[in-house]
Amino acid sequence: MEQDTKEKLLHSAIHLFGEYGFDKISIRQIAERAGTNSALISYYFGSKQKLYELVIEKQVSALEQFLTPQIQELDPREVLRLYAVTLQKIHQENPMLIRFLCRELIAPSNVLDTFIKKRLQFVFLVLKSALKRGIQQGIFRPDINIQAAVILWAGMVNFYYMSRPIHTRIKGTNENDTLYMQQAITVFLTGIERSPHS
Amino acid sequence: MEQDTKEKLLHSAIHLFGEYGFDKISIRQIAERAGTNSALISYYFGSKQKLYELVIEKQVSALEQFLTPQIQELDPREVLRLYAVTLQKIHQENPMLIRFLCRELIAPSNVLDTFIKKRLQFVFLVLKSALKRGIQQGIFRPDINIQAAVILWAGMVNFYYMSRPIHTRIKGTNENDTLYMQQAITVFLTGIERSPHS
DNA sequence: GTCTATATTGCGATAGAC
DNA sequence: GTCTATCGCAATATAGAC
Repeated sequence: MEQDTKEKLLHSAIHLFGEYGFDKISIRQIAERAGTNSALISYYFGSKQKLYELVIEKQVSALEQFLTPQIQELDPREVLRLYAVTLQKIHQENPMLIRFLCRELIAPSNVLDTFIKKRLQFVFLVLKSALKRGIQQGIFRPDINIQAAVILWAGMVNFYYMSRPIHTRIKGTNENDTLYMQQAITVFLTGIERSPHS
Repeated sequence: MEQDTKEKLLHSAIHLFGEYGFDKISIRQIAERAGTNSALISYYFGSKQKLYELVIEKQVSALEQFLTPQIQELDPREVLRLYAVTLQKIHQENPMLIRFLCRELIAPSNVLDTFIKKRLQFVFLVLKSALKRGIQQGIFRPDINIQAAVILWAGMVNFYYMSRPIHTRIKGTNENDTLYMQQAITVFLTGIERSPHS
């Protein structure tokens, strides 16, 4: 029951920071949920701020699952599909992640500038290069704007998870997620593919 | 210079709450930016919380521009197009709105439950009914899930504005916005339309 | 490693002068 | 209508006992 306390504090922080944000949560609340006291947050993590930065880092690093080694060589359609299904899996395993991402998106903190940006930018680049290849190979329409299309795709995939807290939180999860992601893939691919008759 | 002070406080609050959120901003900061002192916030608005609620109400009410009287009778494609171009105009006129919406989306406050939800729900319903009519009229593919398609469309349109703070804030505005919205309309409509060959 | 107690700071709200 | 001064509270961080 020694190192275990640190882990409990971390998980309590993920839950509470995720649900309510950094400012609404006190170190006492985090400690209470972890079944200990607030002094241990300074002891283990240095400060409330440092704990938050660690939480962000842990959460956002989950996004790297998408960046498999061979991703740059896959069929462009497969890259887009992979983005959707991987994010479905990531958000399922890390239900608080979308909230952290959303907060950092609208009010980038210093934490973001240091390392989140790099991670997001790389994901962004991989999607861009997939679209570029798709156009070159004649799979996608040549008149689409690549930059805009990437944001379009990211929006389709991520907005669903953003809007979930506003829906009833009781609703069953996986089936809806899968249906939504499948439809996103169908609609987006149909929308950007070079149509067979032209 | 009397009623003017109240207005200055309100605009200061919109800017600061929008940029940094409710908790990160003190009434002293709002007063300072308005060139007055914090006691006037209680005097004019009752409390910091009440001021925030007023700001939210003012900001979110801008969304009603979309709900023109004849919207339910327009061509379904036109309704979707109108949603995109109206939101472009709204976000241009209210650059902080997307931040308030985003925060309320991931952490719905009591303010939201009272009246935001109703407004958002109505917009949601209008889009749903447009898609339903589109399918009935044979314009859209019959196999799309309406609920999912609405979120898809809202995501495409709104995510762009959400991701703007992370891009350089210097970038020129209007041209990119228009290009993005046009492409969103093209891709989504192509994606959900019943293709001429089947 | 974990606790209690506390020093210190900054907040929102208000009383009261003008 | 606007200001200064201040009360009361809750927060983080830390000192020190065990």
